Amino acid sequence: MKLSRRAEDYLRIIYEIRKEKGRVRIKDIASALEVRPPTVTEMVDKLRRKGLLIYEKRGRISLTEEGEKLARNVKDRHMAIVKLLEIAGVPGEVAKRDAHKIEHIVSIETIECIKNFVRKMEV
Amino acid sequence: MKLSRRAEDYLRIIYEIRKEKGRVRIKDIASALEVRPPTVTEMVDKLRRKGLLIYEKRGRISLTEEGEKLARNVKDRHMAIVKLLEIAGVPGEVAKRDAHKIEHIVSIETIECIKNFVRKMEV
DNA sequence: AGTTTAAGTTAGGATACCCTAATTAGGTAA
DNA sequence: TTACCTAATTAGGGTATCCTAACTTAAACT
Repeated sequence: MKLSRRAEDYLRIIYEIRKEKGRVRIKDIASALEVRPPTVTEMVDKLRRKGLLIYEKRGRISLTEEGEKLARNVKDRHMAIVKLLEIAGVPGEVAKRDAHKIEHIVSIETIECIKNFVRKMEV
Repeated sequence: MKLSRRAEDYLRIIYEIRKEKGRVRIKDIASALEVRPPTVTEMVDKLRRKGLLIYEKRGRISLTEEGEKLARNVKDRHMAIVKLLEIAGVPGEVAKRDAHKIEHIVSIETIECIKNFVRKMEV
């Protein structure tokens, strides 16, 4: 499933809010991504139609198995990138911020290399 | 001057074509960026209005001083990222490809750190 | 010069994301 | 229960980037 960067952001944020707060609300997603609620409603509906989450109007939002898998994958990429940037001397906060942007665009190949590299450096 | 990622791509490509071929044509930009000529015409006009390049319909394209400065800056970021990825074991071609995507989105702060890191590793 | 071809432009649309303003639904408090 | 408040939705737009089809211009060939 090929998703837009933005769709990935929404999935990841939903996944994170779910872990933190249990219940995921439209307005939480909106504030986390710094967009307005109608924008979220729209994207949530799009993700729902793709079968990545379950949602009924004004109800609860939960990721489907596939949605969660994708969200985890985004997070996984994120962690690898943060570590690489930290190894390069980028301060933690900055690394996290930039990693959120990079995580959507790097190839699987690159991510795998980075993961290996990070693993080696950690030992 | 705050440019979109895409605008930066166009600037960089124009700069590169100029170095390689001397003359920059709409269709060269189009094929380099994998878009259609009308799309290029449109963006070139936008960059012209911003004072980043000089162009008259069906004439030659050349970057202004400011446009070239920006293009160089993009390239500079690019090189630093390629090197970092290569240090992480990413094969050259893949590194280049991904760097083109990353170069637009990382912060100046991160780029500076990466440059330092790369410099250290090279010695 | 006259014709053909390639390059570039114009016109008209599509899509992805985002917004504000106004409306509706759901839950809470009096 | 009624009134109210907040969350969410709908309606109607906007911008950036891209496209195809049709037209124009300029260059190249005969």
